[in-house]
Amino acid sequence: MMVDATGFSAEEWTLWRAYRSAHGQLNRALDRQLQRDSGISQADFGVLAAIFEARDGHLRVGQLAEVLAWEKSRVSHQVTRMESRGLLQRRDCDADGRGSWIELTADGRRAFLGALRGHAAELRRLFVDLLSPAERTVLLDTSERVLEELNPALCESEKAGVPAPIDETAA
Amino acid sequence: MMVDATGFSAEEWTLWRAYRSAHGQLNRALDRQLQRDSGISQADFGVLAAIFEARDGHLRVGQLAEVLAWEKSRVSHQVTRMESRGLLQRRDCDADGRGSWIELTADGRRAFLGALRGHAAELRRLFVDLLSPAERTVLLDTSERVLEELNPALCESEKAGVPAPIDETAA
DNA sequence: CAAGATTGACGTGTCAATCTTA
DNA sequence: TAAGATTGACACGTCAATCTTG
Repeated sequence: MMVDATGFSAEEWTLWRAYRSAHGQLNRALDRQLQRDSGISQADFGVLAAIFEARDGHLRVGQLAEVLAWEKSRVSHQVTRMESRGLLQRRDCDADGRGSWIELTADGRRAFLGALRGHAAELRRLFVDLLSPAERTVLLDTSERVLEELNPALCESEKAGVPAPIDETAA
Repeated sequence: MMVDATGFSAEEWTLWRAYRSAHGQLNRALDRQLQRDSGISQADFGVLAAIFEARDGHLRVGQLAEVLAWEKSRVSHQVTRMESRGLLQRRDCDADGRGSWIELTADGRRAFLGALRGHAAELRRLFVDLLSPAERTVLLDTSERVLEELNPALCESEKAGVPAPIDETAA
């Protein structure tokens, strides 16, 4: 096996390039599908889904950041953009004067439900359906291992509650 | 197995979320390391590496786009930014008056070689070393399958030439 | 002061339109 | 007209600084 000055073999570089490229192109394809069919991005979809699934119909910025594994400032910018498009609205938080609740507007709920089927189908076509059960297990295991290495504390706490599947009838 | 209105099981959503999250956080960690230690981004690194490995020391915008699997306009913006920082320079292309060659400056070459070891080490620590040989095979296979599904034509042609490992002594 | 959240500046990525040369 | 490439507008994401309330 050839080894260069970095200690990486050709196979290892190839693996990294393929992994990166696949994820990048998959994301682009999914964004195009969502934008074309529903006028929203994957970022929008993730936020809409998180709030849709929230028990009380609203989330704090910090909660959203935790659920999505985003920085708070990223959430704030995203919410501002979505609010300006009428998908969300901020509302004063009763218990804590520092924060606000983010909740869906009627348009936001419609956008999410309208996008759900098409997005899931595309995700199936371009990713899930291409994997065998054994491969899915490997992808899940390795993903969790990477996350664990990046942030040990966070992953421990996540083991507790796995989010329930989306129930469209809850609309 | 529970199935919701999208036809996805909880396991499938979890897989997708973990896969996305792992890749996203891994990218952020690698960007932070590169920025901190060498003042460049992963995008910069990819461009520098591609030109460094080029046989004649320069590439056309279109070639760069093909190697990196980027859109041409993305390459153009990136090259403009890197040129303004003194890492690259555009030069008139002899054979074709429409295009230009992109080549490294001395600073660009230095930046690439200076970043190489640290970046590879971080990539090893956060990704490659976490995977068993069998898992690496699965990740490579599935990545290539996804790419194939997204763009059948492109992948056929890529089977021909796998890039050689980086030889630092070529500096 | 700590924590929740927002803001501004800047780098990044996409799309559509445009410019120039083959 | 096609192809190679650039540009401008805009969405996205990060970091550091800031504002407000606990």
